[in-house]
Amino acid sequence: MSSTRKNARNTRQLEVIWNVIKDDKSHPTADQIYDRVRKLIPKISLGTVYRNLQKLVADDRLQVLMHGRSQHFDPLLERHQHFICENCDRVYDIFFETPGAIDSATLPDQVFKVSSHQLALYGTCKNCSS
Amino acid sequence: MSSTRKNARNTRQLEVIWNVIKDDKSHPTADQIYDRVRKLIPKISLGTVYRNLQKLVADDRLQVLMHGRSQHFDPLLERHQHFICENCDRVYDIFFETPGAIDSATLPDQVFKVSSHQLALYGTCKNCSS
DNA sequence: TTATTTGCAAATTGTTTGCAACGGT
DNA sequence: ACCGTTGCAAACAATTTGCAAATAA
Repeated sequence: MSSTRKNARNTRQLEVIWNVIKDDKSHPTADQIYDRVRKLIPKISLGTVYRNLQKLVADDRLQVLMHGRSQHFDPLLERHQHFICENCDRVYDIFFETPGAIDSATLPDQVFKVSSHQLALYGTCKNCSS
Repeated sequence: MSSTRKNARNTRQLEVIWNVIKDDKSHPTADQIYDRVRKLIPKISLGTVYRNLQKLVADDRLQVLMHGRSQHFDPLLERHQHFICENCDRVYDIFFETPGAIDSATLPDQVFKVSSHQLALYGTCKNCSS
């Protein structure tokens, strides 16, 4: 499934999709990416966009963030958090140091093995507070 | 919309749905609640279950937690966090004190007003690690 | 009585999949 | 030439909605 995997091909579709998100900080949805890519490859299908996004995620070139019922894609791989505006649904990157304590499981019980965590902040963004 | 609102009615459907989740700690989905309620009211429709769950959420009697593409309902209202098993998708309540610092916005920029936050831990649960 | 709620079915939204044609390597 | 990838359309899953009949107050 990964493009680093044997027999993966470099298609124009994959390349254009990557170029369209690789520096994007707005956390677009598949649909928004589809709209942008269609300007460059008008006949591309939404299915192809989804398949290539999955591929980029499998290759660890993108992260996925669920918000509401849709997935948002994020090319920023370093550990970071998100602030989500409850008014406009925009997602912002937050470099907020989450306490190491979360990892070192001061958990109620040692029954769980924690492998990752995610902190999301909700509120109103600058754009919406004016 | 709220049942505390003027003209709200106490229907058998609402009462049964509430009884079925009010002490439940398993974070069921609407479908799972539907299955349980159907044993008591066989002719209830899924739409009615959804509408009553919305009502309970609007009335602050339930919290919603998104996981994957579905909403999970949680009658526990006190601030708490969740541990989600990546193997079986079960959701557990975690009483983990999140640092107050998260609220008092030591944020990169004062452009945001944070009104809430949510921390989710991912890993493997006891049931799945054996 | 009468406005809210229900059951049912159809509509919506976001995403995935089957398949024949296409195109990298 | 081989087999991964595409476009298209249909399938899906979770949730919402329109509407006439039912029912709580």
